[in-house]
Amino acid sequence: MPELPEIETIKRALSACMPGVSGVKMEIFTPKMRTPLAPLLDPGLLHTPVVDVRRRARYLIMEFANRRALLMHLGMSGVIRVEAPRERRKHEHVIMTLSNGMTFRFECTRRFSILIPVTLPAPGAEPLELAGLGVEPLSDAFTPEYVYRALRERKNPLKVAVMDNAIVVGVGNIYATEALFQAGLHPARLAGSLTRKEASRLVPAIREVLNRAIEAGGTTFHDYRQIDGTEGMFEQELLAYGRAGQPCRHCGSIMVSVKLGGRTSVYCPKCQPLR
DNA sequence: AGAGATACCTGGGAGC
DNA sequence: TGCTCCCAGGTATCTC
Repeated sequence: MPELPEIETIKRALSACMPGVSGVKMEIFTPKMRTPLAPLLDPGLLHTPVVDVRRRARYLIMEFANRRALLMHLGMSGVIRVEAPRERRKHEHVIMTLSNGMTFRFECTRRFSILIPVTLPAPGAEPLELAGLGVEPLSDAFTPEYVYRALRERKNPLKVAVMDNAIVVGVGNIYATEALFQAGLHPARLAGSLTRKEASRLVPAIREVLNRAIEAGGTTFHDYRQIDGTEGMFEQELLAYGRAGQPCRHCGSIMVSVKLGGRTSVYCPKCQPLR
């Protein structure tokens, strides 16, 4: 699944090949993913060169010279490819033919992706659709003091708050589970009960888990559709996620599974006391 | 208003 | 073997 490190990798690849190129033909093959795809047929997206590709949270923004932009979220199975024209694959929903003869192809098996045209308030600006997103976890703004203040009034479970995009973006179920284990914090405890001292354990834990995932090659969890056969290395480093019923790698206690906010959480009852 | 639940979707795995 | 059922994931939207 594309996590924040993968999105960053895709952004860099698109930044290298898309600026200066324009679309000359847009084809859609599916009525909708998370949103209807018909708006992509807007002629304003064609015959205008791409000027920039950037990332915010897990969203990609591909900006055209006319202030229009493609706002993209890969959901959990989205794949972007820029390739020479070829036969369409089963789950390719959008294909944009480019002025340089290549094709921009958007594939998504589970159709959890978002792909919508937007108009930017100004060149280089963030789409209004993304207003309200929290801080980037790898930025300087993500500090223990920020987390402490953001969670202070929260009455939901700590793990649910950590996964809340209004607080910090890009921390999904896998990373939240791992970071809480690393910080020795119980996922179900009240978010508002987090102390400054605990926040100063949580913030570096989130950063470290994300950075380790990037170092491991950006692939966090093996996909059921291995294309090139290489498996991400990060899965081997998982200490909590997916390990319910197995012994804790720190103390040997049996790891426990609990459902929080509709998502499975795994924790060690000894290393992550509820307190 | 804030928090919890649910819908969206497909393929893989478990169980029969 | 083949069927059904459940689960995973992030986000928008609904309900309480």
